[in-house]
Amino acid sequence: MAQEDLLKKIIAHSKEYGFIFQSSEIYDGLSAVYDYGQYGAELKNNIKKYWWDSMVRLHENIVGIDSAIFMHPTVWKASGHVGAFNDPLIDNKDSKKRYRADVLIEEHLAKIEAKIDKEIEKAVEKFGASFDEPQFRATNQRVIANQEKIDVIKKRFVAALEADNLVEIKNIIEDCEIVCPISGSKNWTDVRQFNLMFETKLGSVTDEANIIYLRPETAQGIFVNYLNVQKSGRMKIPFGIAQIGKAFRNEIVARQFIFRMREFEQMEMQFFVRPGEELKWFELWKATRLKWHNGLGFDPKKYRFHNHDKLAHYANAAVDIEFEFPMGFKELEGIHSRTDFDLSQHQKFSGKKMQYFDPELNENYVPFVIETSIGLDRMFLSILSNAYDEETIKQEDGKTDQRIVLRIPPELAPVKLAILPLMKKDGLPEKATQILDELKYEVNCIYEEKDSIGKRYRRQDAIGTPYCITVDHETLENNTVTLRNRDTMEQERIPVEKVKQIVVEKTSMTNLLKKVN
RNA sequence: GCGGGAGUAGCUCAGUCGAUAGAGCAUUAGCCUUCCAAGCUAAGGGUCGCGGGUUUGAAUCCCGUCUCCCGCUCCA
Repeated sequence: MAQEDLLKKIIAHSKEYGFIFQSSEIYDGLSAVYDYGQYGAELKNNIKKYWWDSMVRLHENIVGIDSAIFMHPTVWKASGHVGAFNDPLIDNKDSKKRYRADVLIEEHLAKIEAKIDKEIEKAVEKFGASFDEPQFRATNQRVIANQEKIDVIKKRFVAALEADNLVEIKNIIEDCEIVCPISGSKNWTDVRQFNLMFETKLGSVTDEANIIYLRPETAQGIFVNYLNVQKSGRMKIPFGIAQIGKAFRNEIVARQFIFRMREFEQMEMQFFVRPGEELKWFELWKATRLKWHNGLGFDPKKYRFHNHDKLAHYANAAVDIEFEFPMGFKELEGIHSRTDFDLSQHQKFSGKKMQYFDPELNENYVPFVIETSIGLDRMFLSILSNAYDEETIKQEDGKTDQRIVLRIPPELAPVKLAILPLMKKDGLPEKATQILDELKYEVNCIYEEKDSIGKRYRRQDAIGTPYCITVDHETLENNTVTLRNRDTMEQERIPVEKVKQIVVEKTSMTNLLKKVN
């Protein structure tokens, strides 16, 4: 199957069978926002449980928190999000290229600067050892003229940035006659502000001073609670804090289904370690996280590491775990060695000591941090694209037949068991309901009596239900049912009393957790 | 934001030259058969994305607009 088609099919299938709906669909939808339906919500919860239990339950030194989405605005100044991600953007209408308006102006300034440098270079050659640069800068007419230009532009530019005056920024670009490097034209759009973070107002009275942000990452909720957790939990380094929660990014465009959404969910763990030991832990978490993915039993070739050559200013090592989505290998999880950047920043901005006293070393330090951060929605999509299968079946009479089956790992499947009376009469529905009433306390069950048995099996395949039991006349005689396996379509006859044991055993999260521990 | 494509029933789509809106599947009810979808009968379901214009008359022609898809752009 062509890969583009696969994504389309997954989107259609997700909608048809109640996994994912577009947000506000009856109002024409809301771009890049999606809702999880009845089976989607179940699957998502199971993924969360797999992650949470493997992190928090299986590691004595990792605890989980649930911090608020709203945080003090200074958090985002400290983290660098306020300064670094408010970019004024401008498009050239001819080349269709987009630029950061501030970068265009800075490059223009650099060009003038280069002219001055050239003058100085020439002068150095001319005057040799007796060259006096400050004096030359103060007297040379061309240098003075260019320096004046720079000063004037800089002054306007700084004032415009401070006042958030986008019109003035465009005026500067026009006045400087800055051209697009590709088209060479000055045919610019207006300057628009790109804000990564969603803003909202705290309090019922609208007031500029009360702007707060919807968090663009959950990590900061962990960092601001680092001291609370460390002290109240008497945590000793190395230790980790895990969290699952929503984050919000106002992307310019956000497409490819749930791969990039404006509102999304992250599963993050920040692991605090001794300075100098971070790279050892980085390697350990790389291996641990890949093992977690492979625990699901999908083709290992679908996962790969991608090393970051260009590191963010706060990181000294970074790697992505990429998954082969229908649209190619894309980031699924990031593992970053974040140094002591975040805690140090918060120490600086809050004035609170973020240091840890290490009794073994008998010294204080700001811990270094290894972060593992995985997109829950991306994880969901990776499971769907791994699981979606169109299978051609050869029937006994030689005809071929197609079935669509979601081969979701049984431990994560939204519904574990379907209970089906073979016929809607002769007391079979009553018997089936009886069984349902017992088993619904153990696993998520579905009861269905409509349509032929084959049709019902196929419907369960389509939502990935690993097991179906069918109640027939023999059940009434000897209390046995047929147990039908989703993947093999094979059936076996078993006593009703054994159903619980078999299904619980095959679908329990414990299976996965034991594999990855 | 730019370029291209699309929007008719829950889904997939047809709808001729402008004249009462169609099919298959799905849904609901009933009947029959009963262990791997597509048996029979009946029923329900449409502001033809939205708004305007031309016309006696618009799903169809014109203009605008919204949403989705693909590509570009952006992406810690």
